[in-house]
Amino acid sequence: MTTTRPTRSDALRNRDAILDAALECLAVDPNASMADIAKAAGVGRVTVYGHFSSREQLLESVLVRTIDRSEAELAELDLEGDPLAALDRLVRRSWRIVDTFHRLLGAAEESLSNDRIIAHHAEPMARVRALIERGQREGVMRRDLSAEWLTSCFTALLHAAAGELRAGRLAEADADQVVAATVVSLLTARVA
Amino acid sequence: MTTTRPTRSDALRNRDAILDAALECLAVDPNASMADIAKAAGVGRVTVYGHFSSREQLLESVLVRTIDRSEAELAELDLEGDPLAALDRLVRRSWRIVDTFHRLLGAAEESLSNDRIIAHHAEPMARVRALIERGQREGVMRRDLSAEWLTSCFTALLHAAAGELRAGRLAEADADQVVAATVVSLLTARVA
DNA sequence: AATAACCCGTACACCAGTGTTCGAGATCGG
DNA sequence: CCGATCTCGAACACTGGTGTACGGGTTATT
Repeated sequence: MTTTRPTRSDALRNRDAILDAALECLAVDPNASMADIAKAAGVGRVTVYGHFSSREQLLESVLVRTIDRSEAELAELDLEGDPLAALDRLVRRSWRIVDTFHRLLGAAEESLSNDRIIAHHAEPMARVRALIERGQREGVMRRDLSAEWLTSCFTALLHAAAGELRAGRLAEADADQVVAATVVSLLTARVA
Repeated sequence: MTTTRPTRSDALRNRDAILDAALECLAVDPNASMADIAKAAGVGRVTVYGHFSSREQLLESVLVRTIDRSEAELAELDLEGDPLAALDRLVRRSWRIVDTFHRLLGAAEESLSNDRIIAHHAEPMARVRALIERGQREGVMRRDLSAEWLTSCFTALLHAAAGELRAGRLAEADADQVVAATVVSLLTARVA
């Protein structure tokens, strides 16, 4: 009884399938039920509760996994050097994941006690804002609007792009280029 | 029995109070319950059902009233002449109401059978898009991005402004100026 | 002042989602 | 192949929201 068997492989596979399904379902409909998620994962509803004790904990697990992935994705990103080039890299690399994370957060909204999640929501935004402030100081980004507001515009445009992509009004191939061009041009615009 | 009394005045007042409360509640929380709305209106829950046979119909009534108000607000607006000046006028006049309407729509989402609502959702967007296309033709607005995408950016920025205002990160006094400047500069930006 | 219209609270039936329990059966791992 | 682990469906209690019914009390209108 001192030694315990390792978790069975099919259980691990199911756990992953549930997380995948949850991510997909919640991105479409923030109120997707446990039954919906279970069905999408090809698993019985009870099995879901076998892996996650509650809806809230499932949400949290999905969020944590998404955070981990996004950190891995962004870790290697270099934000030094020319602020505009850095912004371009940042946008292209992060706009999709930022949007899915945002949608997940919207789904969680009324629960959310995990500090790590809250922290890792604010942190990337702070990074963007710092980059914008640097761009302003170095004179390559506009100063007539506050860095705070410009940061908000930044995210708004990312989400708009993701929405247009989902709606099929923006072609997959163009998306990166379009969103980057839009954001950069907004931040460098000179008032007439 | 042929002549019927006119609706009592207090009933009309209550009906209005309910619509006001619904608008306010749903703007904050799209899932606000009938009980929440009734309480906010200072009225019993049953009274609400006396005026609106179902939640869905209440939603619809709120939407219709909002549409009427926004039409009245925008009717006198002149979109002719210099496209940039017209855009500036349009933004300043409409961004608040566009946002509340959008939030109401989000609350309704799963119901919505009324054609008039759907129509009056698409129509203002079409007007914006037409204005942008004219601006592009006349050479005062950028052509490197599609009018469709720029329209989407337009709305995204309006909603961002409304959100920042709600969050207290944007001062009431600055808001009009900021959102107009942002939108206009994005649409007139020249690619480097 | 009379009366119809309205408000209110309580109570109820109903539905959908959550989370739990149970036992039978499938499946992985040693 | 044996056993522990996992899955599954059905059933259940519980919660919160919706919509309805009723009866006593209030208020506007005539």
